[in-house]
Amino acid sequence: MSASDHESVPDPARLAAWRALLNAHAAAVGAIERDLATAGLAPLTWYDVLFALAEAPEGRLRLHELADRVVLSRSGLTRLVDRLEGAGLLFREACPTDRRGAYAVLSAEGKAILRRMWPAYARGIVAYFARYVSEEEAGALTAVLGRVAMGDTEALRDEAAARG
Amino acid sequence: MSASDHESVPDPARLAAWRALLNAHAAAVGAIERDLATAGLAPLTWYDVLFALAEAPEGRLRLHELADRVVLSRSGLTRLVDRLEGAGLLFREACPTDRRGAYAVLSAEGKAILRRMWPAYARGIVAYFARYVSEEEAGALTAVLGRVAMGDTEALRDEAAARG
DNA sequence: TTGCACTAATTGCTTATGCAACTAGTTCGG
DNA sequence: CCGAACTAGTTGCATAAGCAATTAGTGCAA
Repeated sequence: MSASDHESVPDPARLAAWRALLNAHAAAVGAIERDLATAGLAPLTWYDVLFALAEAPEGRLRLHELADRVVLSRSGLTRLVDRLEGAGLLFREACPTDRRGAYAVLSAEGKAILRRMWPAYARGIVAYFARYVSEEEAGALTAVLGRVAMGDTEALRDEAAARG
Repeated sequence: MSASDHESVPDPARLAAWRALLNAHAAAVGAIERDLATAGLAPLTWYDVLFALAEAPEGRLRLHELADRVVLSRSGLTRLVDRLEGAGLLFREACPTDRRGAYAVLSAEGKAILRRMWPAYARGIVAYFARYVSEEEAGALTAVLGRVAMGDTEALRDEAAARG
C-alpha cells in the first residue's frame, strides 16, 4: 500500500467480488422480475413490503421503519405504499402517539397476495440463485453480505460513539 | 424434501443468503450512487458502460454486446447510449459488415471521465463493501456470484444441448 | 411558554427503465 | 432468387425512484 492510497482503492480480489455482486444481482433480480410479470404477479418491491409487514408484530410498521427495511427513500416509500394501498393490500393508520406519523398495516388481501406470490418467487430464487449456491456457501454469503448490508447503520453508530 | 416440492422452495440458509444479497446490494449501491451524485460525478451506470468500452479492443463494442455486459434491456441501453453520446463520452459508429448495427466507441473525453470517476468510485467500493470482506471471502464471493451471474447463459446452453 | 432545531410524511419535478411495437437489414431453405 | 424467420436498434408509453422543498408535529432549552 502506497502512502497516498489510504486504503481507498480496492485490491483486485475484492474488486472482482464487487463486480460479481453487481452482475449476479442484476441477472437474478431481472430474471425473477420478468418471470413474476409474465405470471401476472406483483413486482418484487411489493413482495418485500408485504413480507416486512407480515414479519412485524401485528402486521404493522411505521412508514420510516418500512423505508429502512426495504432500503428505499422516504419519498419512494410513500409512493410505493400509495400503490399498495390503492391495490387494497395494506392501509395506512394514524399513529396515536405521534400525530405526524402513520402505520402501514397489512390487510387480509395483502396476506393472501403474499401467499399467492411466494411459490413463484421461490421458484425464481431457486432457478436463478440458490441453484448455484452450496449450503456452506450460503452461510458464508449471509455472513459477509449481512455485514455489508449493516454497513450504514454500523458506520453511523461508530461515528456517534466516537463523537459522544 | 416432499414429493410435491420438486426442489422449488429454497431452504432457510439459501433464502437468508438471498435476502442478504438484496440488502447488501441496495445499501452499497445506494450509498455509492449518493456519494457520486454529491461529488457532481456521473452515475454508476455511466461508469459501467465506459468501463466496458475501455476493456474492449479498440474501445468499441456493438450495442447488443454492451447491453449484455451492463445487464440492461436493449431499449434501456439505447437511451443510456443516447445520454452518453449527448455528453460526448462516446459516439456511435455504423458497423461496416452489418448495416443494421452500430458500435459504441469510447471518446477521449469518455476516457478522461472514466479516470476522473475512478477514485471516488473506488473509495465508495471500499467504504461500503470491500471494508467488510476479507481476502478469502472475496474469492468465495467471486466464485459463487460469478456462477449466479452466468446463470442465464448457462441455462440457455444447457437447454440447447438437451435439445440438440 | 416560547422559540428553535429536529423528525415524519408527502408532493413537484426530473430522470431512468422495461415492454411492446416498429423499421430495417440479414440469412437460409427451397 | 425469393420469401419467411430471425436479429439490431429505436421509439411510444407506462411506471418507478430520488432529491429538494413543503407541511405538520415533536421536544428541548432558556
